[in-house]
Amino acid sequence: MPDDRRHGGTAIHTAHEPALVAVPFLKTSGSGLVELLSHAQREQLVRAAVVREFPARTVVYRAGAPADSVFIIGHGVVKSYRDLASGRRRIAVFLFARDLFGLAEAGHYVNTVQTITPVRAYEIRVEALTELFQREPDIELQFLCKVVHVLRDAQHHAIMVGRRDAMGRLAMLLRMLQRQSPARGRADIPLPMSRSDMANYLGLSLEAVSRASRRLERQGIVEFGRHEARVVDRQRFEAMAAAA
Amino acid sequence: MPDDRRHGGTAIHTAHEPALVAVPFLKTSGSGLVELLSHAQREQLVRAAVVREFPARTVVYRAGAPADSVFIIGHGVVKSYRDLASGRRRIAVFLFARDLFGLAEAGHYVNTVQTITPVRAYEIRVEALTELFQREPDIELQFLCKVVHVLRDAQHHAIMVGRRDAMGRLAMLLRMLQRQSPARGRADIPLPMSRSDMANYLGLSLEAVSRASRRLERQGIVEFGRHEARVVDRQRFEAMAAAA
DNA sequence: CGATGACTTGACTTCGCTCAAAGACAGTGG
DNA sequence: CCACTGTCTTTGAGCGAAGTCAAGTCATCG
Repeated sequence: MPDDRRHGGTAIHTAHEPALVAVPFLKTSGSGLVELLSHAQREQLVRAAVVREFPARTVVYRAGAPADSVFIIGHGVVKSYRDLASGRRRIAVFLFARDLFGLAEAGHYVNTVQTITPVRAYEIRVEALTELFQREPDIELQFLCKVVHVLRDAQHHAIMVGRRDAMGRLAMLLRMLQRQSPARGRADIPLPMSRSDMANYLGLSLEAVSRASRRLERQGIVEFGRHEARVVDRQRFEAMAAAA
Repeated sequence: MPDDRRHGGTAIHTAHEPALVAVPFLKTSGSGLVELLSHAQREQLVRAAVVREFPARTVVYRAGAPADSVFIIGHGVVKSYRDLASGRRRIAVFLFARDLFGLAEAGHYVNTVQTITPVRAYEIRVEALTELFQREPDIELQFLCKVVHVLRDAQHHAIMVGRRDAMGRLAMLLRMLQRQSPARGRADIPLPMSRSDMANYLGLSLEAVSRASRRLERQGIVEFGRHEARVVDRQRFEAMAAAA
């Protein structure tokens, strides 16, 4: 149970950090992701938050536990998953810096959340958050915007999992990882999670993921290292991901 | 393009109607779905809304169209879907009375929405809604609550589509339809949509849905009519749906 | 350097998809 | 009132892709 409260040393981070990104609801000048919170809004959130640092592979909370807080990721990667009756594990979503998690159902978390890399997160108690929403409808609107964004991602996930071809599903995952990667546009894609995590996210077996990677490689579309991938033929890569 | 603005005659409806349901995220006394809006809040929404009536099979809006409004369903059933490059259609969600749709991305709708039955819907322009949110953070909170609920449903959908067995997926759909059906708990489940819609929702072929129905029937678990299903052996039905 | 865990590869099975055709149903017009 | 027609649904045969089981390889860390 790590419980490092930080202060002082994190002042530099907090200036930029309890941030949220999404493609907003309304028409925007830029086409893509947008920083949702103003400096002042981040300040207000910081005041309501506790900064926590988790080592890799730490369970932040388990499905079914009482849900007291929501979290915003400062940096790092986590997975949110459910273990099913069959013994299978389905990863609902991978979460990165400026993502939100901990949305509950009737006072209990629905998924288990576990870190993949070391993570810094801002924990905000729900009472504090709802009270803040009362005072600041603008902040509430940004959260709404973020949740709508996450909803679209979840629908996208359902489409991905619905595909029948393993290579296409894998390509869609890679594209998604590329989009949120810090250095967007570069051909290099970091793969912080294991093949097994990828399989659980894609609804494939571990072996199918492995075979699909090798096939993408043999066809000269993507090269794989253990913890990164590199798009070689962008044309065919996009075609593969889009074929749905 | 139906555009019946109603008034007077709909006074009886509007007293109960622009409603929203969800499982809220805070702890609740009752375990299940909750009516989110107070009478006063519904009144405020009505004032911002236009009542529209659509015949069955009407397209409400198409994916990619400029998103000016969100809609709350008064009664009826709609499907929200995307047509993929491959020619396949993936239904993201079926929506019923007291559901919300029209959440956009960067000013454009992401899915096409089409009625299955005749539908009465409350159309609210986004500017009016955001302005209302400014004045009434409580209403905004209820919308947030609803969207979080829809997000959970989408994650559930991804789990369902990820299953490999057609019978199990079908059972999960039936259970979902049963839960939101007006007469909950009854063994009878209305199936307003076609088999083809069910297939598009489940990520199966039409034929697979048909075969799965017949198998559930032969095993004495569910009986099917064209537009309703009836759970015969609830024990095994739940087992089938839960096996994931 | 040996051990543990992560990843790859191969052989076989299973389940859903495709193509094809026939059967049931509802609305239409004679 | 009933035959007709288009749509929706069921059923069958063959195929392909992913799952499972089982080894085998590679890397990392003590």
